[in-house]
Amino acid sequence: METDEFQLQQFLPYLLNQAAEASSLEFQQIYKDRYGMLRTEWRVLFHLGLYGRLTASDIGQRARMHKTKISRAVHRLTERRFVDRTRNEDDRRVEYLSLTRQGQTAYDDLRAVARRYDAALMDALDPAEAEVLRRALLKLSEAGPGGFT
Amino acid sequence: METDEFQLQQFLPYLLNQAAEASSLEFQQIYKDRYGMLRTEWRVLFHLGLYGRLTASDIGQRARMHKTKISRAVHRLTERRFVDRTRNEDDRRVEYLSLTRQGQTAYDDLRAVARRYDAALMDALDPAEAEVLRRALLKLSEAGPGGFT
DNA sequence: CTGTAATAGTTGTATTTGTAACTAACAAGC
DNA sequence: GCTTGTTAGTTACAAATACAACTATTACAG
Repeated sequence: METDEFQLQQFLPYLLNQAAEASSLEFQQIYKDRYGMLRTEWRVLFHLGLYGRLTASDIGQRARMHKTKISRAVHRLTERRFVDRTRNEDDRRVEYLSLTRQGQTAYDDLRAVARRYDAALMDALDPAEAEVLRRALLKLSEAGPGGFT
Repeated sequence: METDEFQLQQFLPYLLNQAAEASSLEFQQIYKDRYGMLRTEWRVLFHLGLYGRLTASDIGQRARMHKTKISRAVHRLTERRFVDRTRNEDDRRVEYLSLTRQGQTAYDDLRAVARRYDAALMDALDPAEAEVLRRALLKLSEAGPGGFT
């Protein structure tokens, strides 16, 4: 039997995108409804919640997010008083970002939702499977296939 | 030891998005460079290549893509002579879509690239891991966690 | 038939994103 | 000091996306 046929459902980039989209949908709805946040803003919020004070570049590196995306996300988050910016007086190019009390509250709330959400997603998988999945996804996140472009 | 701390790299929607983005990047570059296609257009092309003649709605269902996205993708693909449209005379609302010779050639080329690309991605994983990964991703693609929103 | 609802697909407009160019501040060589 | 280069972050403009409203056609109830 020939398994030569190409299958879209077997093509990893496609599969990953489908799974990512499906699994993000309802969570996205929650942070949008509760706090009017976009995906980029949610990410910035979580990075600050998890790691404390960071600069925009720090977040860019950790989240692999372009600096313009971050700039705009931070702009909206400060506008809505979720984030504070303080300039570093030793190097006036950089700004430290941190959560306001309101930002912290939103983060605490959403982190709790995220935990439950993640658990619910994992329910579809058995534990061993889930473990392998995470490891594989981490590997794939690191870099592309190499040898391409 | 407490494992209560929330980890962004453990949160499935985040992880999936990171992996999806990283693993799509170079492939995206290829269909963009060679054929000037966007992601939506690539998807339509592949659906027609794989399943033959389909309507826009068919593609929408299979790819879980909104009809406006498809409408615009098809528009651009017909403009560039990758796709032909023929109206169904029995129900003049529907249009059948199929690949032109040029579309078929592009599909053949990109399918071959996709095979190699997928293989290269899989090289980062061992075979058992890869198998579990695909199964898990298929499950996750089906639906969200349920019980949310 | 005729009026109402449903379906296929398109178009308009507001948001969001990507890319490149920009400003401001620091660094380093001379 | 003064040029040249680099880094942090912002802004401008073009491209892409989402969402709602739209046209055209068919279905179906009475």
